[in-house]
Amino acid sequence: MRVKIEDVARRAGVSTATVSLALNGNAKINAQTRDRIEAVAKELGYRPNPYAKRLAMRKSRQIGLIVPDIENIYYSALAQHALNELLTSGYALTISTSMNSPQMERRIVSDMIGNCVEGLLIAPVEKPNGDVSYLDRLDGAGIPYLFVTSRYPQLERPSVMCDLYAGMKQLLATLHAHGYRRMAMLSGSSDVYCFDLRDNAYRDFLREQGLEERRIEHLNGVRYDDSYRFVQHMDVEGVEAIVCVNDMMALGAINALSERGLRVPEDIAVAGFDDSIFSRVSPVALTTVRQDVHGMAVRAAKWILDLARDGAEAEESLRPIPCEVIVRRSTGRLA
Amino acid sequence: MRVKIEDVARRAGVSTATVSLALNGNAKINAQTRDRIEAVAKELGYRPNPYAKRLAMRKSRQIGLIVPDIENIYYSALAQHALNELLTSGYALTISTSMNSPQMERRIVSDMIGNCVEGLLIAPVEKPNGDVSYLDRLDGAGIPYLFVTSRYPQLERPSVMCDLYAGMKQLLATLHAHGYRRMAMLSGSSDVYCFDLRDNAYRDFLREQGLEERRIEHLNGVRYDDSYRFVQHMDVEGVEAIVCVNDMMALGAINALSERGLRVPEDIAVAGFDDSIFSRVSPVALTTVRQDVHGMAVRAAKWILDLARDGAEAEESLRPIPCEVIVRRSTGRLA
DNA sequence: ATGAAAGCGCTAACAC
DNA sequence: GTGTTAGCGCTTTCAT
Repeated sequence: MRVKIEDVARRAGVSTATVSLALNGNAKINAQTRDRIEAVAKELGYRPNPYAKRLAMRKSRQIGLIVPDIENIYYSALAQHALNELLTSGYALTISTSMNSPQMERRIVSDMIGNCVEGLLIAPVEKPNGDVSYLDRLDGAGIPYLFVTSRYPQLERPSVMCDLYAGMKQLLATLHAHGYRRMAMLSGSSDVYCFDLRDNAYRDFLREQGLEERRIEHLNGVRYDDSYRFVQHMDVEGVEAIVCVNDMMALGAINALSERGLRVPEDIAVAGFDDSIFSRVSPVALTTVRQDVHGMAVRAAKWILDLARDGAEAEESLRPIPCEVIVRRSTGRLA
Repeated sequence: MRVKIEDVARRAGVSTATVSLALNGNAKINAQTRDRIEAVAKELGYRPNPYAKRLAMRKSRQIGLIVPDIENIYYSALAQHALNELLTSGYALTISTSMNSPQMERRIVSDMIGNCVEGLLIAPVEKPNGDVSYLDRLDGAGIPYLFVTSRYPQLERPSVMCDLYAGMKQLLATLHAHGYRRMAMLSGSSDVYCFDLRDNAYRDFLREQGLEERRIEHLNGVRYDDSYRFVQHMDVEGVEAIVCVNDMMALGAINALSERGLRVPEDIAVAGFDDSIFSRVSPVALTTVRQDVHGMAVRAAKWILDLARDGAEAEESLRPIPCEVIVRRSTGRLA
């Protein structure tokens, strides 16, 4: 059995209470006593048992993070940055993946409650999710939680996310300024907040500019293959630009187009979203909309920590983080 | 305070011991009693406090996983598959990232010990790591651990990994069979096991075939930019093929080459490694060596579970998982 | 400033 | 089969 507080106490000639106080930096312990205790603790290689500690303190010092897909660079970057942010906080991050399944998310939320996380960050699934009542149990358990990257619109809950609507509008405005008029849109399922925002931006922009109404293509998935396969047979007659909701899809579009003998951007322009590594890896550098993933992660982590610690109130409205349009060659025909 | 075992016991008219036994499926509890207890537990929404449980059982039901970089799809896929494998095991996975830093890995190992993980999976850093003595503390703490994807050669420890040496040799043989002779190699730091294996395969192959000896290019990093920048100024005079230790680097090479006006595979062939999404996303589909990431994850997870549970012995020698060469267009000049 | 002792919520002998 | 009870290792009043 590993060394416990009692061993340290005995060796230092004090009580366990004193050891506990000293090691936790309580001010009322004599400096010399503390030093001695610390020395003994180090000498013995004492490490408090975290489970005993959590039990006694009735705190878990644990923050949860749920992402739909850890293999998606967008979410893994989010996780990495959150991890970094919590590094010095005394809190640990428990990462789970919902695999884009509402049922899975539900199960994970339940596990998180079971594990007594003190706060939870949720990046919602990218599928329609009608019944999110399971999230109420977090409130029931007194566990603060926040959405990141998106949210469930049926819930009046704060979310740390980028301004997807404005970002998409800026992108379209930029393309418009470059002379593009007939722009097709490849999106994900409707009734998914983070896609809906961009869909709305698209519709609004077309209307505001008096441009021809075009059907938004709602693909079932938003991965490379989904867009690649779609664009293989897509009717691109008269289309000057294809706008996608992420960079992977844009890549899928580019590769499918070039296999059809269409060159990007000479014959048709393509734009992505996120400014992920894929936008740089692309055969023709991708015009895209930068999401500040790092900023989101830091902001969400700080906020959930505040909530966990001080029980500070969740300010209802947080201004979304601005996006930035990055123009590269894939929309350069007329630039 | 949330409902505890005592509440269930009182409500069901039994003792806490009975509740505990019943809920943990102990056979000696009367079926009816068990049913009643389970009903009460559900009704009250009872969830055992995991920390009290772990403290009492002196078990954490926690497995650790350390990866160098969670934003690397190779490792995030590993994590996802391990997560899946543990889903029904009663164990949870704690994921940490060493950010390719030995010091960080050391710190994480220390944390893992502190958290009493019952087993640890370590994907080593991709940098030379001379002093890995901190891993001895795992033995000291009686925590079984295994390497995944690579290993530290100075430690006689089992590792679940693919047969990188054979994989690279097969790849070279395939290229050779396609008529390629003058093949350059872009690798990572030397003194990193998973790179050394491939470097050795390269050297051995050249020697065995009596081919001209070529210097292996040891890049500092193995990411897209590292290879992209290198290939921008690389001397490719007479080089028929560039072989990289991962797909990202191959992409970097391809894009740098095409900016130099060299076409792949017509002017020069490029091969990657891993068969990640990048090999398919590539402008010209990448010839690569498939690593069975799923297989590694499953195998490692099962094994570490065995070690954690039964304390089964770690069989010293596990046969490495075979790789598979995937031939695509990027080496198709002579195909 | 320090110690004694009562929990924290659960498990596991051991007794019946 | 079920109950009693003594821990698991730590924190935290409350005395002193």
